[in-house]
Amino acid sequence: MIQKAIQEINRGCAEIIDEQRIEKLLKSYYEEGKTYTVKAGFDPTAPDLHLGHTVLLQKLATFQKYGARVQFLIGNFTATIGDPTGKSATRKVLTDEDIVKNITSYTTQAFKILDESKTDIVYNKEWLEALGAAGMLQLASNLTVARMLERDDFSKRYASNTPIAVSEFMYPLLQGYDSVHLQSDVEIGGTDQKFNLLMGRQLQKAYGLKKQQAVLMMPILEGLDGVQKMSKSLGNYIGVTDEPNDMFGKVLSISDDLMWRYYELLSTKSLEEIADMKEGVANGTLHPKKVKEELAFEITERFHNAELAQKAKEEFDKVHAKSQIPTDIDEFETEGEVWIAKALVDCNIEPSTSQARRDIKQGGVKINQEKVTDEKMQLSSGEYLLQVGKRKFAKLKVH
RNA sequence: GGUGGGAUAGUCAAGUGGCCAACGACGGCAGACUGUAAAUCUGCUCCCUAUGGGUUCAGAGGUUCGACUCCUCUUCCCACCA
Repeated sequence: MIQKAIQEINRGCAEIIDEQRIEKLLKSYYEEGKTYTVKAGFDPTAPDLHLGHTVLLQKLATFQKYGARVQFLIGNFTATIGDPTGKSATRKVLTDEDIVKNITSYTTQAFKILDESKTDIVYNKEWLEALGAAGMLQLASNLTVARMLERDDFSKRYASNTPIAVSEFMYPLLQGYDSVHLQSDVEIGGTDQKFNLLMGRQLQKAYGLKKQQAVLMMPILEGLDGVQKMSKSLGNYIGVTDEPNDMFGKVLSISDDLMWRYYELLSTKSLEEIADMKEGVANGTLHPKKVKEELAFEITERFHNAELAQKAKEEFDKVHAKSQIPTDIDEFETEGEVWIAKALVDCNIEPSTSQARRDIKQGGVKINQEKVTDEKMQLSSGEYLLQVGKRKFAKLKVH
């Protein structure tokens, strides 16, 4: 049992520091029923979760399955500083109201994965504010500048003359102090968090805790392009709140190679099952599309439900495999004769009449399934099915 | 506080008086192809009922027949020195 737990916990991990500690925690859980704590920090500035975030959440859920209580830490204090990994972006100061709103949306999304009854939501403002200037100085004395500069981000930025705010130096310290206050047994985070996570260990020792937290790092999930990390700003993400059809389609759009990566990090299928599928694809008995569809289904089901996932699958087949028309199409109405380009803009399927003309010239626009060739075409009264490319549809009623 | 450098389309980045709606790259869109919204190839990529017109190169003025390019001021960013 412990072996299986360790295997599942190890799955997809980039690095584990002090794995023995984790083994001991598991052992005392199975033998004495003792629970332990796993901490993970979240930034209240970004309430829109995407699958990249859920990698971490799923690992937390795995821990919960094996006896952990999750310390879901909201970094409402640290958010005001800005994590150094967040590059140079200056942070907007969030009002308390914003934060509350963000957190609510954050947690409702997170609880699709986490077991709420085994989760404690904690706010670091609570103890960090109480720390005061004296406490802050004491905290800072635990670290030398040379040590701080060892951190990859800092050394790179320092070498390339990119500015580093002194307050940014405080970030790892504060995050580490969170682990002291919470007496965390394990902390998990992304690989980019390594320095901060290790700081927790160092500080726990400095503040006299008997045991230091084990650290578990998850890799950064690649986005749909398979190269860059999944992020909203790069637009290569699958959002947790994406519509079922989008979600399903986006998963299917990833490359066959990337699919295995997603399986490892996002699927709840067992490692054996995945290995079997991999073999099936390799020796040609299993079609890769089939495997990808299964993944798409699993993910869509997780954030919506089985019924909607099934619908999304059918819809996808209909629209893409058989290039038929989707079921739900936005409908618009207008008075009098309209110019085709204008109509496309009005129906929100083209951004400007200039773009519309270009697409018509290239044969990318269809009305009632027929290619439009005349860019000056006028639509007189009647009902039309407008289409741009393969994916954008609209119904227009002209009176 | 001193000195120097910089700000160009979604992003990066060329352009140093007319040839500029502005090279190129990435991204995005469309077409072909495909099991796919992948890969690859091709075209397009400020706006406007358009072989033409309008508005752009941080902002405001100025020089000039003509400015992204020169001058002045303003704002913001960066580096070096203190």
